[in-house]
Amino acid sequence: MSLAYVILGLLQQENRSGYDLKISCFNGCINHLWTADQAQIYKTLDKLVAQDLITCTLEIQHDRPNRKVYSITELGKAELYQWLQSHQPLPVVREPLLVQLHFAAQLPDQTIIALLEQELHARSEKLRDCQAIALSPKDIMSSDRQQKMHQLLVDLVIRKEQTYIDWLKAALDSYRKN
Amino acid sequence: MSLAYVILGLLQQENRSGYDLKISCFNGCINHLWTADQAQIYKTLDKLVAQDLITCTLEIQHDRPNRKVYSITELGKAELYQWLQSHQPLPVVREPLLVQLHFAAQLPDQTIIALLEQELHARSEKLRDCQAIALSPKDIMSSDRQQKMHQLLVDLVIRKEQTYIDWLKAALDSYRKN
DNA sequence: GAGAGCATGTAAGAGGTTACATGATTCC
DNA sequence: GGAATCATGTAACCTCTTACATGCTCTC
Repeated sequence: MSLAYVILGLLQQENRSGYDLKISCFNGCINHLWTADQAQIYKTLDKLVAQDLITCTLEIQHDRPNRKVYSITELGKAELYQWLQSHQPLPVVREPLLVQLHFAAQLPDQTIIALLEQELHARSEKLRDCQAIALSPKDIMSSDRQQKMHQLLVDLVIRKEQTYIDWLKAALDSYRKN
Repeated sequence: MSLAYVILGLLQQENRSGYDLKISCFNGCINHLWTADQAQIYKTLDKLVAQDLITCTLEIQHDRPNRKVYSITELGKAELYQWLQSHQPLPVVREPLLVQLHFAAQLPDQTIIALLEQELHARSEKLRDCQAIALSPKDIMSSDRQQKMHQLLVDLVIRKEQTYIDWLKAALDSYRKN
């Protein structure tokens, strides 16, 4: 379960509450690497506490609801560093569009073209989002190494979208010629 | 749930049992589009019967276990064709490697290089598998349209792997230079 | 007064994986 | 005798999503 390691990684940077994780991490940059919703974050935090990988401190607040602030333990750090160096199996990718195209092969060209066009539109939007991230101002707090890695990761995501878009355009061309 | 539609698509080609689906479909070409294990196939078949999208006929065999052969209903076909034309949201991709790299940024170069090399190895193997499929003999039974689509889909998968590999090599270069 | 922000959580369900169970036949 | 093939299924579990519930404060 990689989400557990994402959370360990985030807590190793800084102590945080479940709410912090959701709002300041999983709504930001990390969300492009690993999406997680609130329900699952809270559940995973409980699990990590049970495994002694993190600890929880209740922070009493008077004008706001109390917070449960989590910090990583030595055991948690060891677990994290070990995972960071272990080779993970290639993720399984399931793309509804490819299934649709496979079975739509015998349907009229117009159907196939419509599917491809819709996908092209969605992917183009996503590419614009990624390019916006690439150009967004850099976090002054982060190290050179961190910034270099960030650039590298954004570059991959952009390359992937660009490849998909190129393919969609080529596919559209070949169906429009008929 | 796209698996239901994959099964509808396969049953629309030909009547099949759960076992047929697992062995002759989800171990073959379809597996590259949508993996599914046996337990889930049986569960989904039950669900589709309950929804009147497919029907089941028991085929008595004497030297072998009986088979439950499923066929698609008119309702099922209607449901399938509608789905085939509907735009599906972009799938969420979660890549452990990218999370690892993100948090490994402050670790020694050697760690990062090792991760990239392992991934490069795995991706290169996958690319070879895909290229083998592209070159494998064509199914004489399938139509020209079907073959064209097949080529297009294989082409996408190859392009995606190639993009990933190019990126891995560039990333490796930039870390090895230090 | 309405809505947004802060902060926690539960419940229910969809989708997917792993492992186990059964029992006949065929092949080495 | 042991393994593979045929053919069905169940049980337990993991991951993730959606929706709901609570209750206080601050701003418009």
